[in-house]
Amino acid sequence: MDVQRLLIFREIARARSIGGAARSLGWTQPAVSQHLRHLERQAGTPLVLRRPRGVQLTEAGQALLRHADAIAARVQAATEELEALVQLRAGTVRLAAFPSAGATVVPAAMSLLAGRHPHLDVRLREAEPPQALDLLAAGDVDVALTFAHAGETPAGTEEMVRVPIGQDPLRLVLPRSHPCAEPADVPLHLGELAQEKWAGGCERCTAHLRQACEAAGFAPDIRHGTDDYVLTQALIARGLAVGLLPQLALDAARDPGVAVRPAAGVRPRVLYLLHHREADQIPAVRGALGALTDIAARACRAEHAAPPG
Amino acid sequence: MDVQRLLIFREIARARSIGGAARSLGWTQPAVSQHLRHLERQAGTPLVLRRPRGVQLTEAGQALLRHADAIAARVQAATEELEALVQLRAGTVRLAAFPSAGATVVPAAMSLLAGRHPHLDVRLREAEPPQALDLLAAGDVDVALTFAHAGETPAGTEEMVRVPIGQDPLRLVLPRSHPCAEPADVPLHLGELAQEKWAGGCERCTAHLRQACEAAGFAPDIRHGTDDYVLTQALIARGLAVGLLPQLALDAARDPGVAVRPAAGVRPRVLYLLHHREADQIPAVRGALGALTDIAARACRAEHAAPPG
DNA sequence: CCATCCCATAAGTATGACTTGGCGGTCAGC
DNA sequence: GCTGACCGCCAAGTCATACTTATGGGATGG
Repeated sequence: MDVQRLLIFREIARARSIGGAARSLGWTQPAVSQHLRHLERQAGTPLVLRRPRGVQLTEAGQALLRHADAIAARVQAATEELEALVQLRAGTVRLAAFPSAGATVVPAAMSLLAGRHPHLDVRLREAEPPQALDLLAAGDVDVALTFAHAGETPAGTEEMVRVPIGQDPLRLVLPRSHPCAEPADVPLHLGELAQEKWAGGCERCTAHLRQACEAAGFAPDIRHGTDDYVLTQALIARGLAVGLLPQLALDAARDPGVAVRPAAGVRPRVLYLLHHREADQIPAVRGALGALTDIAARACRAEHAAPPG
Repeated sequence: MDVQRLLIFREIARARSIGGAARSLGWTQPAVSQHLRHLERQAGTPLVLRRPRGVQLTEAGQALLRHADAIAARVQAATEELEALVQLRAGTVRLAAFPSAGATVVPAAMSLLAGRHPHLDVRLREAEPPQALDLLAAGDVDVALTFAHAGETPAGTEEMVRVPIGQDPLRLVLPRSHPCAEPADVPLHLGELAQEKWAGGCERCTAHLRQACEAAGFAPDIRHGTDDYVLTQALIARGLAVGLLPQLALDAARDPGVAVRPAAGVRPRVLYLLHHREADQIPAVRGALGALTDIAARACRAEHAAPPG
């Protein structure tokens, strides 16, 4: 059964005449007449009686009209629902972010997004980059915020789009009482901490630390390993270690007992947004990507503005 | 929104791939691909993500699928309902019949029809031919069983089809004790009852009676007028009048106190089925017409068989 | 690394959808 | 009783569009 014709039939029933329906539809009378004929042939029974002043529905026509009305209502509902999704008056976007971003950039972006589109349902899931990638591949999230240390080949299949949105410099974190704790603005070479005990971060961060130290000519004595940046700072504050932490982790939570200095010669890690190649055409995803890049750009400007200020 | 494409999209969702949907539909892959493209363009958002192993529905796609499922269900229901109407497993047919037929031919036809199509809803409304015509014109009944006396121009607009289905001879009805009551099989001339008091039937029947008597050379003394053939016979049985009644009225109810003789020179009235020109294409109507003509034919055969028997 | 399985694109064809033009029938009003 | 208005059907022509064929690119898996 041709559903399009059903809606034409509905117009015939409304106008109570074939010519009237044609006028409503902006067609000529024979066009509508032919549609009706096809419909009746398929139905196997007349749907209307042709009478001098127009048409009158038969029992079958009345039955069909009820269904046509229901179908038209559904089509209308579908149109409205899609419209809402396109205009971001509805919809969901699911984000995955690594912990330190989840505590800083992402909430800011979500807040911005909520202001722009109050009815958008934004959901955050914390995940380290490898797991975030899995979530993305499985379709469990729409956008993943990940990072890659300098020198690492950024993960992600060819299926995905990788959008760099900013850099996150790494800082050397020491106990306040440490001889190298000052001056805070002057970069410190890793090598000066060659004899210290170290605290590493997540697996990839620890690997990166090892690699950076190697480049500086020593093998670090890594005693602790945790991706909890609060715990890491607590260890450092008590003089149990030193560490190399990303600025974002320090922004998220700063232990008053630690001192921070730029790490000379250590290139910042790069933040990436990952999504399916076509996903940025989805309104909700596009909105989320926009908010995230806006927040990242804002942070970037602040960073650039900071040194002069 | 093109509804047909919605059902194609439904197939894509079911197959979880465009090519798979194409195979299900017996088409080539680009055909389905193009439909999806059009649908997405109209929707203003991607409905699926193209992934290496097939496609994955976006939020908008999932929403649309729900509506598409509902629409498909409605289409299915409509198809089934029409099918039932065509096969006479459902449906209604509304009849109008004049009283004496309503008590004889029509019940027989309805019984026959009920045997053939037990689920058909047949409704009878009693109406004299003029009113039956109005009902038919107003669309309140589908078939009208009417009659025309010989010489009358059968009523009905050009819009209608008139199907003669049989004749109903008129009989002279007398009190049993009347000198002319015998012999029952021999036709009696109206003129022999010129001096009697008469009982007329309905308006048109009374007019016909007057006309028939005029043709026989006298003006009848019509004392009573009722379309109730039971009442008329009661009057006659008590010797209060004589009458000219159609055979059908006598078949419907025969007062034991009356005698009946063929009326010489009075041509029978003709029974007609009336319906809209296209109405006989409607299965329920076609069924009813069939049953009515079958019964009429059967009655006709019985009549022809009677004289020899 | 090649074979396979997805899908997209481009161009060609053919079905069928809508228009034009013409006709018959019914009804209302002069 | 005839004429004009309305409503519908039919036939033929044109054009849109819905498919096909052919081709190519990206991802996956032996």
